[in-house]
Amino acid sequence: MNETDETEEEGVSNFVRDVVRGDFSSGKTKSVVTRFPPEPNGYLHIGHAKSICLNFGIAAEFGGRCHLRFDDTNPTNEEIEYIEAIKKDVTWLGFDWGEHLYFASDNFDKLYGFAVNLIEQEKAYVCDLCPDEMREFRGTLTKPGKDSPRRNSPVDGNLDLFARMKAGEFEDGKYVLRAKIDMASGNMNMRDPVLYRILNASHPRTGDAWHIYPTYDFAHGQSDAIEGITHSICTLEFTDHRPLYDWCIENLPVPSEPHQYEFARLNLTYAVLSKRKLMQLVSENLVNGWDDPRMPTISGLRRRGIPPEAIRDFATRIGVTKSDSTVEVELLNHCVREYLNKIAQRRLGVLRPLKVVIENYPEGQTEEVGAINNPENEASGRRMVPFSKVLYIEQNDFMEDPPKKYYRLTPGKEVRFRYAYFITCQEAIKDVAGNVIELRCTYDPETKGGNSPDGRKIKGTIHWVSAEHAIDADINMYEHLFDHPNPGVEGDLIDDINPNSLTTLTGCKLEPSLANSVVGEAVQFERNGYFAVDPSSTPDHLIYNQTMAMRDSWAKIQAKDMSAGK
RNA sequence: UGGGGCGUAGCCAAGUGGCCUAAGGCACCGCUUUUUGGUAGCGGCACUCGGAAGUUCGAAUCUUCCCGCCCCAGCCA
Repeated sequence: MNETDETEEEGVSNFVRDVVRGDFSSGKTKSVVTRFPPEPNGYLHIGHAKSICLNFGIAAEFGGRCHLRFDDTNPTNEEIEYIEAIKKDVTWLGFDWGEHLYFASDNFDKLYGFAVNLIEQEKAYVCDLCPDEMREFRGTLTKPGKDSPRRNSPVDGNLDLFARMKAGEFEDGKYVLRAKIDMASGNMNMRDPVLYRILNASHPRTGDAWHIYPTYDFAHGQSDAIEGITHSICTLEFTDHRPLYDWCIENLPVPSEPHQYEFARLNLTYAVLSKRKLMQLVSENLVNGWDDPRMPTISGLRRRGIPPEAIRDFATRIGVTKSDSTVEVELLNHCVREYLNKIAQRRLGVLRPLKVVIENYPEGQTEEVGAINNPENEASGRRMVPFSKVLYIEQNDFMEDPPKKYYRLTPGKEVRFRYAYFITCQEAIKDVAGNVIELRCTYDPETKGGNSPDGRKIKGTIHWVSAEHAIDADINMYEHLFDHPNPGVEGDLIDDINPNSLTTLTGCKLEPSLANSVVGEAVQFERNGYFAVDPSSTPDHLIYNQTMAMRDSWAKIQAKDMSAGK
């Protein structure tokens, strides 16, 4: 990241930054330590990216550090596959946890000791209420709960039972360790929350060593304390857990005193950002895996060709507050286009080919025309592109009966073939069904390079590819996965899936220089958008994903004319 | 109806009693430049800060009441 970027980011204020700055100036903090704590039960999505950028960003800005900690306290839905995927995603986003990779499971012994300590203080007890009874005893939002019959059982018995829970003497759910706090609290989390439960399950990291596992509430704050986290930043739904977080820290001999701060999670229009729903899309094969380019997962965005720089920029632009918000995808799109415009190499590629024959161009002749690689960056230079008698242009760059203000190819009209010549359409050849299948055109040899010596102005410039030299590719074109801005609000999520979210174009024609493209590298097909080679692509069978279309004001004009009654 | 959080333009979001007759970005609408109908540039887009009272010389910022939205009754995180 360069200096400009840093200043820009520092210019964006947010309340978490203010808190940290305040803690520094008051002397409360000497150094800042944050952490990104995913549970390895799924893939990371752009909402996680917001948290990652915040946590690593705060640490970097104040000269501290940020840990990557896996919150692996529930072995029933956690897998090594997810751990590896998450590490890859965080790294790809551009962040480095250095030596500080941790797992809540690293602390299982200490956590067990803390639990014993709490029992000894008579602040925790083993409870034998079954889930249904527990729910009943907990009371409701408006009615206080009732004490568990075992709430005041003696320390020795609790110690013994807890040890036997650990030893694996009981089946799942038989007993539970609860904190003794306040069954009448208005905050449900304080009504003697469960600290440990019996789970005779194999853990991805600790195997069969444990039969009891700490809950999030018991593991998180203590893990923070053990790691020396100063600012434990989480999302709003944990606000109600903060009193419990603080209660644990106050009542346990922990090595440090972390504090929890909450911010609003990200919501995006036309997308779904919950692991449960993303999991559903994957398991019901509604998409092609977690890294489907239509997915808002980090891996999906990566496969789509969206660069980490754009995601980071997006994260800083949306800000960090406590108010629930839904960001329009257009902002993400803007960040992607803005970045890609600066760095993407320009190429000529025809998505839906229409054959063009230049009648007065010599048979068998090929010439090279010079093309600019990136007008935003002089240093990226030029390349040569072959031009010949038979070419392909975009089907929608020709209209036999054009509307007003259409300045592409049309019978008798002259347009510029980018970097090549002025071309005039003489005739459109149709098949029996009346579809235009070929254009017969002529060129003006005086206009090589795309300018005429007589200075006549040409409004339309279109792109093309030489048929003889073109390479073929399949291109995946994407639309929003959902056609409703808030998928699932009006019923079943599945009903809001956009049936046109993926269209695969085959037989696309690309300029030959694209033959040796690298997976993931962003390219702009002029006038069409940004594209990236899919990981499944091979030299014999090129496959591109459309990352993002260009902004298209012509499409807008047309749409407006349409709705205006034509 | 218990507890907690939040309400500044279509969407994010600055702002923490006077330099606010309210930043910035996205979106949108014009115009200019342009061998990408892209980019870039220029201009427009909240007399008003959920509402109402009040405090004050002065309020989006303080007080009170009201309204609305979100979260919590997993041995998930």
